[in-house]
Amino acid sequence: MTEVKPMRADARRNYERLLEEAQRAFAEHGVEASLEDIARRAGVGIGTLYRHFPTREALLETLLRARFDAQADRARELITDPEPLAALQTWLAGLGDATGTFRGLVELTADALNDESSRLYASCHAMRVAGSHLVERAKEEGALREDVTTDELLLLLHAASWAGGHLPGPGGMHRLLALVFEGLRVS
Amino acid sequence: MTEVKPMRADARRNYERLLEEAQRAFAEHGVEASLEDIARRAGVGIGTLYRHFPTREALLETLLRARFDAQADRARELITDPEPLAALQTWLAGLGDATGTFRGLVELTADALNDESSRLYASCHAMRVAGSHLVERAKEEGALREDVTTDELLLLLHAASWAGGHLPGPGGMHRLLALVFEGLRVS
DNA sequence: TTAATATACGGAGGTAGCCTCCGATTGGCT
DNA sequence: AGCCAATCGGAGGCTACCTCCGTATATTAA
Repeated sequence: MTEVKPMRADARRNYERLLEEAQRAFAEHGVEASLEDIARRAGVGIGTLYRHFPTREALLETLLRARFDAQADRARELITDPEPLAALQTWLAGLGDATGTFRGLVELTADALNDESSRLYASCHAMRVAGSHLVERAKEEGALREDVTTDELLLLLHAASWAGGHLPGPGGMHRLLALVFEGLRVS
Repeated sequence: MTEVKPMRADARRNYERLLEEAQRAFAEHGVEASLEDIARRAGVGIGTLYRHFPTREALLETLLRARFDAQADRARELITDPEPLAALQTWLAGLGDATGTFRGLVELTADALNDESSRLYASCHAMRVAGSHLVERAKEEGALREDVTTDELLLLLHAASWAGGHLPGPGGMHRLLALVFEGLRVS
């Protein structure tokens, strides 16, 4: 079924060099980093880059999949936390940190969450499911409004992360996320 | 002091044609719309566009200034509203609707709010001040947390607007803004 | 009306990035 | 060693950005 021919040695070498340089470039210039530049630095022709990664999204998805899986694991750990609402907040904060690593990443993932045809959508599906269990538990414990959905919370998190990226100092996302969880009103 | 020589007739004509087409193009393609396309549709050379508006931001700023002023007026009206917190929320919602008119606009204005050297920063300063009076009043009435700043609220609003733009249907921004104001917890 | 001149126009041209296509190259197998 | 499928590389066509400067024209003065 899942027959995967091993890559030719030169192909595998180039594939890995490309991923290394892509990581560097995205971290430095954001998700809009020049693909030609990545190929150049990897010592590879632009055609080779496009053969391995037909789209920019494909390249990003390869870099990000491991992180999504890690977030899914994290959610599974937190499901036993004694404080369901705090656990949810902690998990969202971790996710927010992850989406803040490349400039522009948060836009990309927010879109991916609503586009089933996206490669990223599939690749973060497990994480989503694990997260929704955290949400359900918080509701069952009566700690979270019943009418809020997992998708809304994920989007709120993305919004906080986005906003944090448009604030001068660091920690903006955490502050905003806390505000949303604590509420704006005087209690 | 403020001597402004009247524009030559052809210059004024082109200036106005450019603004019309820019409005069309930004509404249709978002703030990244092609400037060459705008010039083409205005029946004007690209050099003419750049002479009147040295940067994309200058063009946008000219289109947006009137809106900022309108939002400032709106804030001054709402300052007498009997419900200070609701008035604040209403005002923010109106602002959110305005930033949703062009794709990409919300990123631009959010950045402008933190960059004093930006033309947009200056052009929305009056609006900002008027808004901060709404915030102060809500705090004085004991309806809003003391430790939230106007800038944070503006950023939260921008975040809600941003997120609304990444949701399939309409009305996303209002729903998210309401969530933030009502709080996530069960009360 | 015409001439003079400041003002404004237009688009060629250099840069850069996207993506495709196909002739040249090379790894791996016999 | 020799073959061939797998892989490579980059030229080339496209679009967009922005600058520069020779050309055209609105305005003013004679």
